[in-house]
Amino acid sequence: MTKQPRLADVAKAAGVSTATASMALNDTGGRRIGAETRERVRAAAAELGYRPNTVARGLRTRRTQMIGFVGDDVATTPFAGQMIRGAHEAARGAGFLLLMVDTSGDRAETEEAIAALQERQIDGILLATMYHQVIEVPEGIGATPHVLLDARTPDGSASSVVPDERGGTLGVLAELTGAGHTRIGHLTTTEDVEARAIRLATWRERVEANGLDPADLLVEVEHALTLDGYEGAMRMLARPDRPTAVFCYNDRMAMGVYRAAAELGLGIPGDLSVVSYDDQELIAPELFPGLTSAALPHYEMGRWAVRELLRRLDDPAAAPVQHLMPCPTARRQSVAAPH
Amino acid sequence: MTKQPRLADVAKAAGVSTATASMALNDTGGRRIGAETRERVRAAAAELGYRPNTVARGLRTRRTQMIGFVGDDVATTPFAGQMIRGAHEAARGAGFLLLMVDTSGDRAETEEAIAALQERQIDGILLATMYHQVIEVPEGIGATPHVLLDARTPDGSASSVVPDERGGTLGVLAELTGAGHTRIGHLTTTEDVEARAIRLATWRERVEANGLDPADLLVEVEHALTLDGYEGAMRMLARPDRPTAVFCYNDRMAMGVYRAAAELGLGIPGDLSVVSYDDQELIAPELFPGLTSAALPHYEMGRWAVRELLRRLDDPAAAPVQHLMPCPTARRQSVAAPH
DNA sequence: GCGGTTGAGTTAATCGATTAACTCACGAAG
DNA sequence: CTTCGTGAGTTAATCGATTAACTCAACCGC
Repeated sequence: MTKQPRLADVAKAAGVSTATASMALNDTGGRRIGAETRERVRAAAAELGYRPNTVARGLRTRRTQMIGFVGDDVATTPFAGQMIRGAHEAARGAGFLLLMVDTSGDRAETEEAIAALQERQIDGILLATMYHQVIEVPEGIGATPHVLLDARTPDGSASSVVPDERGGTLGVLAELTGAGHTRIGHLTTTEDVEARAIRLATWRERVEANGLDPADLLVEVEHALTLDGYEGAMRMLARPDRPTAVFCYNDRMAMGVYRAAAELGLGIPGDLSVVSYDDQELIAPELFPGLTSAALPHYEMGRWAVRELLRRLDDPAAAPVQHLMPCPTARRQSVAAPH
Repeated sequence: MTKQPRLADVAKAAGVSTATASMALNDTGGRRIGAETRERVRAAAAELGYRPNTVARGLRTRRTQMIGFVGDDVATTPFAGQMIRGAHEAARGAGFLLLMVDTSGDRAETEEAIAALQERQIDGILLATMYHQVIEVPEGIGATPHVLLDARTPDGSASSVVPDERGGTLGVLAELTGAGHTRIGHLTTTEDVEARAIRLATWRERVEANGLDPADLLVEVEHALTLDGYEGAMRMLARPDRPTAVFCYNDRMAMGVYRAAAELGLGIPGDLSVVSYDDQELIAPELFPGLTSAALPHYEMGRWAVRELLRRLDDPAAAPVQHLMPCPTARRQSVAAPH
């Protein structure tokens, strides 16, 4: 087991110059390499188990085949995984690898992360947030090609992909109206995030279209957590004119609704239909009965973002694109006709 | 906005050679650089906003300050995040970045991943599995320093860190015995994984120490999922001589136990105490009442693995270390005295 | 006054690829 | 018979750092 073979070793073994070896292996230099020579070089490389040193190559070509993935709190959210997996698969398919930096969302830390990535000459950067947000692109990014993931800029100056919250909301609401519900309540949070605003607005629009007053059907709680969801649901369901169905801001809140319904002796979906958003792996399918929920397409967004980034690497002048990724409805057993 | 400044630009601005500039900035070369010169170089670098090109540096020093993180199914498991975060933080603190590859556990794919990382001259590799396993180190790793994360080799030939399953099990069992329970059931799976074997053996030992027959108190189901857990729990709890407490292989199965208890009209913890393993963020604290569970120390294992890897980078001849990471008990409300 | 040491740099080689510019032989065109 | 183009390579510069080896002056002790 000696040292890793270098290109020079391959060239020597094949009896050619390193220039020829390089061109033969990379299929560059047009028609300058004879077919027989090319084969000889290839054979020598295979024989020696040659693997190019991409650091040396990167120095010359200014391309490292690495993409920086900057995420705020990559780790602590259960969504991150699918986003990373989607990005990773698309990248790997094109010969790229992901250099990850987790930042806890802090501005200075994000700038530092970008600088650290740029030092390593990454070819482009994915800026991911773990919840659909509107953000400003950090200054330090300079001319580095970048794409926003689960976030967008206020002015559409950068390519970005976010979930189609409106479409997803319409999808789960259609499950309810399709089953015959009109008195559809909404349980949401007061947190100021993009996702919450769109889901709320879309629900309101739907309820008004049914000729009902949203104010009678809306409950807002502080946090989008199980406990808050439980308390909110108790408030909403205790009233005699309670809605026949509830659309929850997210699955965790829906979990609270399930508990409240159980305590109030309301069967799901018999006495109350429930739909929600996020389709979290550990919640929606595990609840009983299974929760119908609009799925956040994290995997698909990750793939799209890398594809778009690769496109921008090929053509840095390409116009930025804002993409809305559909949120398909995961249909389960939490919806039935009202009685 | 011109090009990134190079070391040569800094040197010129400070009126010195690149050699001097390099030494001044890196504090290398011993006492050869005068204090005043050093300051002049530093000032010039700051002025120009100089950032070293780590690709060029890496070519020369054969160090890239990058660590490869190879994980099987990094994405699809909710644990991955904390492991990555722990590794990331330790790495970042030492000036390293993580180059991630997800492999779906396939052998050939893992070898390919390692090769792809080696091409990029990573300084070392973390081999992570998402469930505590015993694995063979892939051949291709050659002389690349490496540490196993949540996995270990059969022969202890590589450094590794895994959770102390025995300790964790003793911890949650102590919660039960401390509350006065002796008839403690165990609900587990038939899957052949390291974690399952240790948890089962430790429980068995404890039960036998109480003079009871484990066979009467054990229920095994096919998968470690909520539904299987529910069915297993129904079997265990339907019997008149049912245990007063149950230790579940993991949180998902415990979720099934909660449902079964509810259906059978058994209150937790009044009629039945429940403890479990994993302390999953979206389950254990969200169940009602909160589930007492032994926490898998993914964050700490990630940190430890990077630290150990850095140690091996400094001293490649260092003896491999096998580390057991404690699993602290997350105490919640699912345990009470039997009646 | 001479060899030796020290301090403060500089010069140039080096890491391992890619690629622009050059060479050289051969056949075809004019 | 020159000239030109073309196929098939080679030579050498280059990417941006690090670092071994060298220089050169000042000082020191004897």
